[in-house]
Amino acid sequence: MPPRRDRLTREELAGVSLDLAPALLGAVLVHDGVEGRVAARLTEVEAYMGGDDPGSHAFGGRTARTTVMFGPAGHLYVYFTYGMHWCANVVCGPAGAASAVLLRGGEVVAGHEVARRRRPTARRDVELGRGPARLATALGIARDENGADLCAASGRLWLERGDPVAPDAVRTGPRVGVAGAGGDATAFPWRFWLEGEPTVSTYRPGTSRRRRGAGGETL
DNA sequence: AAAACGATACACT
DNA sequence: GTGTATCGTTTTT
Repeated sequence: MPPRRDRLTREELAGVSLDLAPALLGAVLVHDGVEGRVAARLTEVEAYMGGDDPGSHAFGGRTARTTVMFGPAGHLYVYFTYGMHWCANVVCGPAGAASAVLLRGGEVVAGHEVARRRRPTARRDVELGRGPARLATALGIARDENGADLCAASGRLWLERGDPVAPDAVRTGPRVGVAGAGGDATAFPWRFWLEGEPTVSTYRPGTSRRRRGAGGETL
């Protein structure tokens, strides 16, 4: 019987800032759903540094959507994007800071069958949680989990301390897909991943989708 | 209109 | 096998 893993505490998460965002690497997010339990070891995360970060949803102040980000640490901020995907963040830092860490990739370490049912297009296990929306889907995270408290004594979502990661296995780079204001939102190396992990999403430069109807229109 | 993305189709190696 | 481009879909501002 493996030793019971303890959970990351709200105090710890409140202390997570830029320097400590990689502290979430190696941690294991667990979801107990009606379909069963799925657990994923985080291999890739990305920091969003509050209302002054032009790449953050919190930029420009609190809205209905970003209310959870402005609350205390240890809650899940779940957002919907591109008309079909849900992505999950862990709110970090002191209450009101509106900082959060986007969970971009993880290795499913328990509940493969359930995860595979939710992600039928995954051809191999590594595809179950490679990418933020894929990871959320594999874990059964969607609208209902927005605001979920990861540090509550009883809850169906929590964050377990993983095995320590070797410091020199942590890599950093620019954030993915963040257009930001003036493009400088990608200037900061606020993406963190574990070198050599196949569940780390492949880097894609920000929004290169061709603009439609920018100028003349029709045609 | 753009968006913190994923699936697919196609080209190429 | 890899890389690149296109499109789906709807919330949010």
